[in-house]
Order: sequence, then structure tokens, then C-alpha cells
Amino acid sequence: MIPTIAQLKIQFENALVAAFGSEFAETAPLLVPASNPNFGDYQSNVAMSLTKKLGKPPRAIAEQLVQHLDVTNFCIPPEIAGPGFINLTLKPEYLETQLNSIQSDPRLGVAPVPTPKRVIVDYPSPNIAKEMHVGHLRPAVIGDCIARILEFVGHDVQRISHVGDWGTPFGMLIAHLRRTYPEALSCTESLDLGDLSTFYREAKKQFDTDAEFREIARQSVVQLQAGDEETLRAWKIVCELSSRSYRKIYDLLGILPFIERGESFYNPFLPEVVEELEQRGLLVEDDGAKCVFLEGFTNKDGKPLPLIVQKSDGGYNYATTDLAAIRYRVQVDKAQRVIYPVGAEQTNHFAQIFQVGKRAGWITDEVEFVHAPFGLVLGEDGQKLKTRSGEAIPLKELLEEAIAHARKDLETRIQEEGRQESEAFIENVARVVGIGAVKYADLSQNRTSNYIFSYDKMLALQGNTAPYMLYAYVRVQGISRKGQIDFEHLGADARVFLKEEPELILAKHLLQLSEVLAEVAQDLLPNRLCQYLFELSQKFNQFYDRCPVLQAEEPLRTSRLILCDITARTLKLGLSLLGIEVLERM
RNA sequence: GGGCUCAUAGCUCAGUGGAUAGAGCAACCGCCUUCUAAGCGGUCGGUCACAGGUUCGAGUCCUGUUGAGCCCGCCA
Repeated sequence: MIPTIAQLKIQFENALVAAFGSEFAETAPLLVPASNPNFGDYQSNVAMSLTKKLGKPPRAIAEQLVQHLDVTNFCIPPEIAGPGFINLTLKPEYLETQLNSIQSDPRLGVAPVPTPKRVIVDYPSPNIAKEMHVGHLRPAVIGDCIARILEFVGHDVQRISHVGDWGTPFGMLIAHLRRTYPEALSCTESLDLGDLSTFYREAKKQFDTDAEFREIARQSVVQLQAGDEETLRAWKIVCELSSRSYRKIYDLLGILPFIERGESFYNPFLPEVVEELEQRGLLVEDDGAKCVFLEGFTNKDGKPLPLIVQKSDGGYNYATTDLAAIRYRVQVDKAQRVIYPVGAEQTNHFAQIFQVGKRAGWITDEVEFVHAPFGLVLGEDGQKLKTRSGEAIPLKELLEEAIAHARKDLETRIQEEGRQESEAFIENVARVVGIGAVKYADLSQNRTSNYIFSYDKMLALQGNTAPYMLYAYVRVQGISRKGQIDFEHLGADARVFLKEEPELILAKHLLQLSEVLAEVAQDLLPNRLCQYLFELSQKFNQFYDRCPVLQAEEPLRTSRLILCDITARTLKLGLSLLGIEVLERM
């Protein structure tokens, strides 16, 4: 199905040429959704933009254009309003046809992109030698969402986690492993060392209090980089332990599996990267370090800022690894678009490595490397979210608390309503609502700004929250239960008829899904999808309030059932693209 | 000193160069003998930080000012 706006655009382009000549073939019709429902569904602002070029008043231009415009298949006759807006209102019959074709389409009218790209989304990319905390929330949630959306619209998506699995912090963990589980090093079977966070805390405590331990840790780093076999084995055990431990939280959060390709993966390529930069004449030695001097970046003294790719001690750093990853993703992975959903504080870093990647000839005009930055998670005081003792809040605790809040709300309601529910039901609803609320709160705000984390707000039953949307979905399921409706078998002659205002408003919104997804796939701003789903829930609730479904006469009853069905499927699909589950009852 | 991001209703936030700047929360007023109240309708609430500029048209683009956050040489 071709999106309505795309079809209208073609008609406007034809009309521009027919009315004003072939030199207007490239003129954009400036077609956008109407700013106000009173003006119809779409509006073209092109007439005003052509006043100078044509030397005529905009209303006259609009009239001439409309005379050559053929949109009778879609719209009632266009109206010219204000200074020269061309307002378009879709015909109910057109909307009915579109909805009828969507009803039997599992993709709800969203056609896969004609030219799929190979896309790499680099997330959640945490550092292994740390306990998972609130700072790990956004990259996982946003990265997962972006990957799901791009995949759904038809791209070939690879999720790659560029985990920090190399470097100095590992010494501490390896040294601790040696002390506490020496048998792990000689044993070929994998050992269950229990919880990583306990292991990490013990190691950290040793490191902070024991000078001898610190020395062993430092030695371990040297041995690791020298390729000592036993140390490598210890390193591998720590990586696996970490990966398993992280996976538990990702599973709880509903983050789909991704490939782990950490910094260590690029170790063999680092000398080549530096060598290639040298060959390109980009490398300068400064204070013993090998650097690329950046264009447009200066230090505090106003001198060009270097990007250090090899330290004076011969070691490499994260910039080198990131450059190696850029090179590998272009040359081996053949990626056409590489997306980094990473905190805004690394904006400079990405601008720098992308610049060097371009100057080195790895990033060409055929590939797009894009940093999708996001803001911080703040506490309700507007400061960085921390525990009372000033530490970052462990992610596990944060999620468990969200689930506990959701459970408390649910239990209160069950009691008030005198319902009887099983423990399994309560547990599942609390989990879906709690996790969904955390993810929705994160995704529903403009990605680039900081956001304030509040259990009360994200779990509120009214407003732009996960529970509100889940409830809209549950309402449809309530209708099908009550009426014993099987939405998959409404009959071959089931048709949609749009008569009442709330039906038309809902129908128009349902048909905008492709436009919204195309936009999000381009701009990587999931809050636009959230906004769409919130408005859909509102419009459904208005329909539900004013248009009886089960009690309506046929064929209206079936028509309204179809609207309910498409709404529920759109909500389910939209929420699944955000990584949020739905519930049949709550 | 330089760079990036941000400043919109009491609060939290949307807003794609277009018409009268929108939601939610809070406050106040209504609506359950109805498939439905975790819902719906309504009222109140604005110098879009400030000053210029570009444009037929600026919350949106440009310049400057003020304020906030983040970053700026061998950590990632």
C-alpha cells in the first residue's frame, strides 16, 4: 500500500507541471498533515512559496493549481483558504477501502522499503568490568527500539554490542578470580561463579583496600596484553560471567539478542589502522604519542586538538578501536548505515572519529555513520540519578522497584474491585506494566534531552504512559471476550463503514502508521511513534465512549469490530516496536 | 577559552518554515439503571529566555546576549 501522502504528492507534482510548465517538475508540493482538523487532513503550502517566482498573488496560484489537480480518487474537492493554503479532506469511501485492505494485512499496510540497506546498530555496548547501573538503561532501550523499527520497515539490521572487554579494569577482576577461584583456570568446564555484581563488589573492595592486590591486578593487565595463556583464560571466564549476568537483565528488560563483538575483537587490526593513517599522511607524532590532528577542534590554548591513536607507551586506546570498528564495518560487514545510540556526552568523540574515518577514506559518500545521542536520566530533584550514598543505582534494583510499584497499584485495584486473581496473573501483569512503564518513559521523550525518572509519573494510569496504552488494548480484548468475537474470522464480506465523527477520526489515524514509521526510521526519534500510539489510544477511547460496538445493528456492528481489531493490532505492533509487551487483561 | 545540547502553560513535555502554539499532570465543573469510569467531555492556564536578522510567513533558520547541562591530550 502506497501511503496516502505519497500518492497526493505525485498528483501535486503533475499538477504543478500542467499548470506552470516543466520547469516546475522539481518543485516540492510542500504537502503536510493539516495543522488543524478544521482545515481537513492534508494541506499544501506551495502557492505562497511561488508568489515571487510566478509574480502572482498566492490565491490565484492556488486556484490555477487546483484546476489541474486530480485527487478525486482520494479527496472531496480541495478548498483554498487564508493566504493560499490548499486544504484536502479525504473521502470516507477512500478511507473505507484502505481500512478494508489493511484488515487482512499482517503488516497493517506498512510496505517494506523498496531498497533495503544493511544497517548496523551499535548497542548497548557497556563496559564489562562494571556493575550494570542506571546509565546502561537508555542505550539498551533506545538501541533495541531503533533496531526493531529499522528491521520491521525492511532493512537488513545487525545488532552489534561493542562491549568494553579489554583494558585496565580487567586486571582487578582477573586478580580476584585468581585468588578466589584458582581452580577455574585449570578447569576446562565453565564454572558458575554466581552473581557478577557480588563478584565485582568483592573485587572492588580488595582493590580499594589491599595494595598487594592492586599490584597483582596491574601485573594481570600486563600479562593479558602480552597474551599470557592462563591470563587470557581468566579474562575469558570473566567475560562469559559478565555476559551471562548482563543477559539476565536484558531478558528482564526485553532486549532482543545481539552479537557481542567487543573491543578485543579489533586487537589484531589496530597496527594496520595506525599504519594506514600513516600512509595517508594523517599521522603526527607529538610528545611520543601518535596522533591525527583534527580540523575544527581546538584545545584550551586555541591549538588544534589531536586524536591520539597510539599512546607514548605503544598501547592503543578506545579511539583506535573505534576507528578499527569503522573500517571493519565498511570493508568487511559492508554496512551502508551505522547507528550509534550513545549518550550525548560523547558527541565530540563521535564527530572526531567520523572525521578521521572520512579523511582516512573508510567513510565514503555511500555509507552513513550517525551518532544518535541521548540525554541523562535524572532524579526528581533534576540531578543525576543516584542512591542515597551517591552511587549509580543498579539497574536490577531500579527495574525491580518499578515492578514492585506496578504490583502495589494492581493489588490495590484488585482489592477495591473485589476481584480474585492468581499469583501468576499478578506477577505477569506487574512485570509487563512495570518494565513497559520504564521503557515507555524513556522512549516517549525527545531522545536528545535529559529526562526525569519518576515511578509515579511513568506508572500513572492517565496520560502519555504505558499503562494508559495497555489499557486501551485491554479494552478491545474485553469486547472480544464479552461478545465471544474471533477477530480472525469476521467473515469474508466484513466491511468497514465510516459514519460517525469518532469513527472517521480513528480511521484516519490508523492509516498514518506507515508515514510515522518511515519518519522514525529516518530521524531515529522513537518519541514520534509513542506520540502516535498515545493519540491512537485517545482516539480509540473517544470512539469507545461514543460508538457502541456489540450493541450496534449489523452491518455497523461488524464494521466497528473491524475498527477495534485494527486498533488493537496497531497498538500491539507499535508497542512491540518499542519493545513493550501487551496484556489481555490487567 | 573552545565545542555540543538545551530554554515553550504552575509542573513534566510535544511541536515537520505555514493559518488561532498543543498534550498530559495539577486545580475546578460535569458524565456510570448503557459493551466502557485505569475512561470521556468541559473550564482555567502562554512576552515560545532576551535582542536583532533572513523570509510572503519564524517557537522552528541565522547572528548576538543571558542562563543551565555535558565535553575538551595519552580512561572509555
